[in-house]
Amino acid sequence: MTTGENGGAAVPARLRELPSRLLGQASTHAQRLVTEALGRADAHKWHYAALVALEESGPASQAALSDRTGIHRSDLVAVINELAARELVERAPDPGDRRRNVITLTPLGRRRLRRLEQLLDAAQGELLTPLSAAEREQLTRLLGRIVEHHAHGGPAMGSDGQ
Amino acid sequence: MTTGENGGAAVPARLRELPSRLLGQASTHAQRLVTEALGRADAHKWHYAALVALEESGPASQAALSDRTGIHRSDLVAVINELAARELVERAPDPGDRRRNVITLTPLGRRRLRRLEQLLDAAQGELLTPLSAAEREQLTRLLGRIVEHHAHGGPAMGSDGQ
DNA sequence: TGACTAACGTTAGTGCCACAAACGAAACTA
DNA sequence: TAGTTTCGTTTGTGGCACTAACGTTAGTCA
Repeated sequence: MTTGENGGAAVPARLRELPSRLLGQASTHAQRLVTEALGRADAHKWHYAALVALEESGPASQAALSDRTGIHRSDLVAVINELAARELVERAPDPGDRRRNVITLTPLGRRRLRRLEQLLDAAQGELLTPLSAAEREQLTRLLGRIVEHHAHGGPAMGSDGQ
Repeated sequence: MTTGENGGAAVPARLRELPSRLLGQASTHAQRLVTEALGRADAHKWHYAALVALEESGPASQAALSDRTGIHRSDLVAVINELAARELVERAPDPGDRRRNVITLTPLGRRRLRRLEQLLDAAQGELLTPLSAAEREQLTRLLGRIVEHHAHGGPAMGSDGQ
C-alpha cells in the first residue's frame, strides 16, 4: 500500500459522520467535477451563473447580477470581462444612470448557455451517481433549507460554485 | 435595501437548486461556523481531527494520522507543531523506524478533545438548526454515500474541515 | 555487500476561492 | 450646496487542497 502501516483507511466514525466534514468533502468533490467539466469548454462556474441570471431576468447592472448570482462585486468584474471577451455578453454604460453598466446576453451567449447546461447536468449526474432520483431531490431540499436558513443576515451569501 | 434595484434577491431557480452549488454554499456556512466555534478556544478544525484519530486508534506515525484524518502530509506538520506546542500531543522519534515520528495523545490533549467535542457539537447543531433529527440523519447518510463513492481513487481524499 | 527503490517528515510554493478595503465617478438627499 | 450612498473597479488577504522536491532512513534483491 501507499501509506500507513495498517490495512484500510480506518477513519474514525466521529470524523466520518460529522456533517460539517461531510459537507466539506462532498463540496470539494462537487467543485472539482464541475470545474473540470466546464473547464473542458473553457468556461468557469461563475460564467454559468452570470449567463443564467441574465437569461432569467434580462439585462441587468453588475450590482443586480451580483445579487442574483451571489458572485461578489469585486469578482464579478473579471467574470464580465471574460464573458465580454468571448462576446457572450455586452457591457454598455447605462444612459439612465451613468454609474452603472448594463450587461446584456448576446445570442451567442444564449447558445453558449445551452452548452454549459449540458456539461453541468452531466457533472451533477456524476456527482450524484450513488443516489436515486428520489434521494437526489431529498438531498437538494435538505441542503436548500440549510442554505436558506443561514443566508439571512450572515455576511456570506457566498459566490460559491455550481 | 443595500444593493440592486428590484425587491428580493431573485436568485434564478436553476442556480438555487443546483446540487453542486447548494453543497458549496452549505459547506461555506458549515466551515465558517466550526471555524468560529473552535477559534474561540484557540483551536482549528484539523486539531480536532488529529486528536480524535489519536484517541480512537492510539499513538500513530504522521503518515498513519494523515490517512486517518485526511489531512495532507504537508499540512499535518504544522498541525502537530501546534498541538505539541500546546502540549496536547507528544512527538517522539520512533525507535523501531527512525524515519517516523510517534505522535501520542497526552492527558491534557484528551481533556482538550472533550472540550472541542462540545464546541463542535454546538456548531453542528447551529448548522443543522432547520432540520429535524430524522432529517439530519438522512442528510448525513446521503452525504456519506456521495463522499464514499468519490473517495475511491480520486486524488482527493480532501483534508476538509469538520 | 552494494545499488535501487520506496516511505518518512519537512519545506516551499501554487491555484482557487470567499471576501474586505479603498477609490473616483456619479447619483441621491437634506 | 454639502454630505451621503451606490456603482464599478483595483488591490490585497487568509484559508484550503494540493504538488514538488529534498534529505533521511528502510526494505529489496542482484
